[in-house]
Amino acid sequence: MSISIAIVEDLDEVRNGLKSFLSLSKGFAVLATFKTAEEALVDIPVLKPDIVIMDINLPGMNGIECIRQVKTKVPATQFMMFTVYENDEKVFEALKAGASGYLLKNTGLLQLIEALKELHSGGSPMSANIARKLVTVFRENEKKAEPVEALSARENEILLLLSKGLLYKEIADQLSIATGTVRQHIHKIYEKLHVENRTEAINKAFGKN
Amino acid sequence: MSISIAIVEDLDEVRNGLKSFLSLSKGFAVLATFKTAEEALVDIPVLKPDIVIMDINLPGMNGIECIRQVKTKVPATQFMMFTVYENDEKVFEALKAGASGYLLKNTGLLQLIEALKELHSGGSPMSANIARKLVTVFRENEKKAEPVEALSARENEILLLLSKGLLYKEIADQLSIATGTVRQHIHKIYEKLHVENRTEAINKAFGKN
DNA sequence: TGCCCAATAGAACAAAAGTTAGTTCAGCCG
DNA sequence: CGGCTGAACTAACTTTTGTTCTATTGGGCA
Repeated sequence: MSISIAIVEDLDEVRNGLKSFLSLSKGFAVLATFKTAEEALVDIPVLKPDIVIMDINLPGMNGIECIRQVKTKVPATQFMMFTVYENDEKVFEALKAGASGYLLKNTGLLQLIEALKELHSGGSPMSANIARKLVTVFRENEKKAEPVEALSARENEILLLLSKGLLYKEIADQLSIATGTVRQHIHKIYEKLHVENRTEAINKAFGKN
Repeated sequence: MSISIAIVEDLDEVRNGLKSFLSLSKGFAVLATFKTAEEALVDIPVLKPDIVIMDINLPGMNGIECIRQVKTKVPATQFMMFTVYENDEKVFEALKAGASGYLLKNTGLLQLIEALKELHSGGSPMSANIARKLVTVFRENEKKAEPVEALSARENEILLLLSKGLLYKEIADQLSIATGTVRQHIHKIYEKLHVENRTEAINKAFGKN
């Protein structure tokens, strides 16, 4: 059973080249090729290919928007970005829209073949430069769950409970201290973080915005 | 100028195999190999290799902890995980600790060579299955910045201001409406989200836990 | 046209959050 | 040792939040 492919790419040369190459490759069948997102939008939901190879820069609607709209109709189809765009915004938008693989156009055809197989078996093949961007944002997001330096252990403990939306009374019960004590701790937390209420403290400590 | 490598791997067969292969490969120089994290901890800060190939499962200290400790001393050195572990926790811990590449041990040696070159030039080569995990958590984190379906436009607007820690009065001023109206909107927001206070609403709407 | 809903407003009240003040205790420093 | 500091604790008091009601306006829809 071969992997069925659709290609969305406006440049004749690239589109035809890909089609020829994949058609000759064992295990692949090119179901259709499209010059524009609008055409793809109509046919892909009917064809339901295993994989769509998608360019970003297209006349009219771009490839990312195309994925966003088509993905809901064919959730099983995997989207492989194949583009020259390497800037953060485009990359992240594409992944958010539903692309699972992301190769730059300088990728060799043999590597493309490998990547398509990996994509089809549930992986997310991507160029190393693209993966690095993901790693970077991942580290950014993660470091926001660590205890805050300036606060004492007790204060961090209370801040954590506070961030879950517990009442002073509930925090007090959980720690077996008086609610007055909780108040005091929280007051000191606000002081140290230079904020004036619960929400600001949580934003400051756990990073959002 | 060839890429200098250190290898940390307890299995003799794998360690020696890697060393032999890389030594023969053009453009690579193996500076040292280690059987344990403890040994690596001492020598890597001195050797400052371009790349460390790191196993996770080691006797004594594991490879992730080793990276965490060494990374601060040699920030320029890149760490390539090379392991059989594929479970989310290990993968994410490793990346957080400072690994930039992550290959599974079923990766071919030629692909390893390619990956090391990519790592050295600033990329994050990783097995497709590993990259998929990253894409998945990325999507999770991203979807938390979108307006909440069930709420009206006005309610979302107010929820956003609320999440910044503004007082009712400040929200009212900013929107040029009465504070009573703000109360009313917020009350309806809580109702729709099935929560009872500001913090719970924010957590529910913007995702954290 | 009549009905429903979102947005607006106000007011009274209860509950929770935030402020201020003060105690105890443990560790540090000269 | 005595004095100082910071963490943990408590309570009285003020401000903000959240609840409950009631009411008006304008838009969309059957």
